[in-house]
Amino acid sequence: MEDGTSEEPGSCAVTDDDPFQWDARQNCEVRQILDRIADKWSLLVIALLERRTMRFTELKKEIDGVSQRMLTVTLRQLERDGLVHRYVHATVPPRVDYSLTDLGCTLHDTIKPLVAWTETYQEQIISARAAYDRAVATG
Amino acid sequence: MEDGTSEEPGSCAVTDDDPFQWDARQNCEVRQILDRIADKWSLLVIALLERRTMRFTELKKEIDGVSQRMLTVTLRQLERDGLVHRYVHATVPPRVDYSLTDLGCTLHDTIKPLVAWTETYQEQIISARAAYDRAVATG
DNA sequence: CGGTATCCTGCACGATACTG
DNA sequence: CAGTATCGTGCAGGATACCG
Repeated sequence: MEDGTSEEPGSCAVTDDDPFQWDARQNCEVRQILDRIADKWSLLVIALLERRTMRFTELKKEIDGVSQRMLTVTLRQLERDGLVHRYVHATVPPRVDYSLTDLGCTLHDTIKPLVAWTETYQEQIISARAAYDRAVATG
Repeated sequence: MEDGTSEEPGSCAVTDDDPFQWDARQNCEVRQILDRIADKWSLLVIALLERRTMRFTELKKEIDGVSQRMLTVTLRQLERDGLVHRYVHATVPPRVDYSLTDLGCTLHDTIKPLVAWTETYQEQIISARAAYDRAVATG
């Protein structure tokens, strides 16, 4: 496995007088977890699994563009973090079902507003970009 | 500038009968925006600027670990997306102030619960990882 | 079917040097 | 001070091949 799994026990004690002290530290647990959430595929997997249990191949087909390798890696990370449950049926050919854990569900609920925000303001962002690009082009 | 600025007008029309149709598409605006949010430094910059206007050097000092280049790139992206405002004082030596736009503020408000979630469940995630690693080691 | 193991490549990013 | 421009490189991640 290539994944360095760099862990360094949380060097982030968070002096709690400031709720955003987290931002300045590296190897902060919060940052590690946000990185997972930030991951290109994780969100998609979580969103899909929130609806129903899915098999590996179903996920792969649904998340068009993901390589088999990256889907595997993503699912392993999510499983390791306790966000996704993996059930291997003892059949042949093998069948593996993935589903969200309770923790994964709470995360999904937390993410929903973020997706909603994005949908609400995407037009605004697009026009902001256009305006910026125009300004730059003009000089 | 190295940044490809790959734009492709939103090939994501989002058939709205399914709020999570967004997940399957690439070059979806939602995904592009999430990628920005997901960015390693963007969140930190937004969190810092939500508190007060800051100068370039202040940000650089505060976000320990960021290179000058990456801070510049990050700020430019955020400015282009209309999340951050950049004000250049006509003085010498130059002085540049960064602050959140209204849009940036709404984004920060939306992100807060996510950070809170992370802080709430980080212990649970850490122990989930430990359990997973133990299981793997055991075989 | 649901993975691993291996190789290879692009580009994200750091380091460094220069500038208005 | 607040950037740009240029070069070098590590590693994330795709492509491919093989396996229980």
